[in-house]
Amino acid sequence: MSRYFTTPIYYVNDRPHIGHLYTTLVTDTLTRFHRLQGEDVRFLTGTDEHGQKIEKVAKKEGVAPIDVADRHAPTFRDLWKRFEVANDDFIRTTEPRHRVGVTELIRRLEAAGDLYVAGHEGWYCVGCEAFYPEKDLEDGKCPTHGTPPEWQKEENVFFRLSKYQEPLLALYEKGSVPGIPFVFPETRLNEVRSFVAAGLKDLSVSRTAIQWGIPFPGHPGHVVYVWLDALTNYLTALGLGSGDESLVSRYWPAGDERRVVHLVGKDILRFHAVYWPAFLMSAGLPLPTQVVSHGFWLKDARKMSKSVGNVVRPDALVDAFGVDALRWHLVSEMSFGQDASFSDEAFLVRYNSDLANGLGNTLSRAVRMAADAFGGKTPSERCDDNEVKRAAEAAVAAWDAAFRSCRLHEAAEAVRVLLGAIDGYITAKEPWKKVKAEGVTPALHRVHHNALEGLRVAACLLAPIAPGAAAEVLARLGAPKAAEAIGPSDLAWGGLPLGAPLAPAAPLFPRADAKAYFAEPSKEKPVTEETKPAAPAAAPIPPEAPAASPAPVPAPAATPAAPAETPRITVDDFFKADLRVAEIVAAEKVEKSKKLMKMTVRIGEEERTIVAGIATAYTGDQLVGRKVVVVANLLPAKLMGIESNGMVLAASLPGTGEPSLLAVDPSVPSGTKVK
RNA sequence: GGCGAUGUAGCUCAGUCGGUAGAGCGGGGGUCUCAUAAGCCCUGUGUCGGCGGUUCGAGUCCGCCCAUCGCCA
Repeated sequence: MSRYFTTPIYYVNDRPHIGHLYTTLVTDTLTRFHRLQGEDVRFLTGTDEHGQKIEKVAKKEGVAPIDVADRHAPTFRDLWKRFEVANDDFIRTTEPRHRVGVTELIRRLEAAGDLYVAGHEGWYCVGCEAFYPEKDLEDGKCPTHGTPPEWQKEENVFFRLSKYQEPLLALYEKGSVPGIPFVFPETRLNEVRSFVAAGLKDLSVSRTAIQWGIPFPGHPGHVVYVWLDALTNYLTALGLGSGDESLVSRYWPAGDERRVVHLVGKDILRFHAVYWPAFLMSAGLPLPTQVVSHGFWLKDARKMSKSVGNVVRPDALVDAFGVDALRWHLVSEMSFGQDASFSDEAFLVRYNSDLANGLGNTLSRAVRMAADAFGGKTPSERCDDNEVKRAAEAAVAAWDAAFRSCRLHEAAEAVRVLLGAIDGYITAKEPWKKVKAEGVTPALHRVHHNALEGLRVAACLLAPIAPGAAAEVLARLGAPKAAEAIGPSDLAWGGLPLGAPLAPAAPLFPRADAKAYFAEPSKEKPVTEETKPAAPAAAPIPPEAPAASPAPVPAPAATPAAPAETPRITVDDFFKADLRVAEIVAAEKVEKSKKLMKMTVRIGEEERTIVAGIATAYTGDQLVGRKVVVVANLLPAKLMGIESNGMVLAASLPGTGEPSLLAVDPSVPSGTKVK
């Protein structure tokens, strides 16, 4: 069975962020899983380099578009290298092989009679590279970019997409391979189906307003529409139209023996699940097996956006905790297919519980005890009937099933369960007591063998997700093997060499001190693009906030950073915060919370709820009637399930961090602006 | 507005053919000590979004409503 996995090709105008990284890492994890099973796997990623945005940047800089592309493509390539992404090929749409393939595909569409020329004019957004009907504009501007569109007239080449409505619906019904839904997850398949069922219009597939693209064969002055260009990369990388199509026949499916899976973010699902199969049908080419769509990472439960400045770039976390820790976190934290929230706090909690306490500590105790007992060697007796073996076999089965049904987080869960079983086994057998009471017995050998052998299997299961860590664990167990060299036979019980060298080593994943990590000013906002918190909405978690806190606590923070270390802001930055005088009209302590106080405040005519961590210093009675200063335009945050809409200002007393509310002269009317 | 989902413990989620709810993490308390302040033990009275219906019995089926999200218009 051959398997061909692809990521989307990434537009080089964009700096890579966690979204690109996630798609690529998930694909890498899946390909590593299938390689480990001994299958013939190919993994493609690359960059999309044509289009108006690049053209404009180039013009602005006075350079050729290819120079812009050449400058940015390596940032993706290098990032994948850093994250141990093992792609077989990296395609750039500016490469000759791509142009050749796209030209060949278009020749086939033409031959099928599916291309025709028609006039077209309308409002055109440069950012979207798309026309908008008048009614879709907001105040005459592009709804996505908020920029004024240009009125453009074009004579375009059209593709008879409408012709493929019924064949596409049949595809969604039956799948390209029986039994495998064409789109994963099901809810996305429903979306695509209803989109197509609503009726398909023919698609404009050429552009005349742009020069930076692939010349449209037979239509001088036209370049190929971005998606017809980009999607085709999956085939041009295999050599479509090159004269040597051996890779096409090896990986592009024409039967049960080949599987093609496109991984995509949900935002570009339609292009992959509608346009792409339609192009292929027209060209008389086989269809991919499945389009797998994953959710988005949100930052602290909010959409990531450049304007909010909360785009996650996890460089600092990777610097501090390693590539494998991030890979593990991304795979296990997101329920695959759904959206998930990324936060540094959640990362540290998971790092400590799964990697430091779980994998790392279990490895440490097992290796140290065995090395001490057997003079720096692995046990010399094996054991083929015990609960660790049964746990390992169950874990392999669960892990296998999880990967095969795209439930990546459950594959990670299987590893955690196995590690827990090994840890529990060690605890139950108490080998540290046995060795004191009975000395080194055959039974002691067997106990240690089981623990170490269980860890060896766990490391193999970990390999697709965190290959570096997996290889390191194997090396420490005295069973060294590169992650890429692990094969199906390694999943079977009994691979640990007997009497092999074994030496304790420094902690694999040293426990992280969350408090210390966040207390360091340079690391307060390590993963976001903006380094200066411009508005309170983007304020970092206060250093003393509990690690489990779900959102920034809008409470006075005892920031240890000296004033001199705080970056200067402009007055404009300051005025982003809407400070108002408010009167507290009700206040009660949040049950189950030590320090949270739920208050109703009146700002002018408006009443709203604010939750703040001041219950250690004030009772509800002391607060009611009091006038305070609040940040009125803070994004809402949920604290202990209560939505808080603002932040009460208070001083943080030195040492204890105890809050002391800012006093306002009682005569100042509620709602008054503070500046 | 149309279509589709989702709403279960502080967080992330399981709950198969309907029999009055579970796991991991986090929190709190205790304890051992081989191990990375790790391990182990104890600790959850949750209106299973709301209302109504079917049923001997509903988180689980049906209807309506509310909230959130996605796709489309």
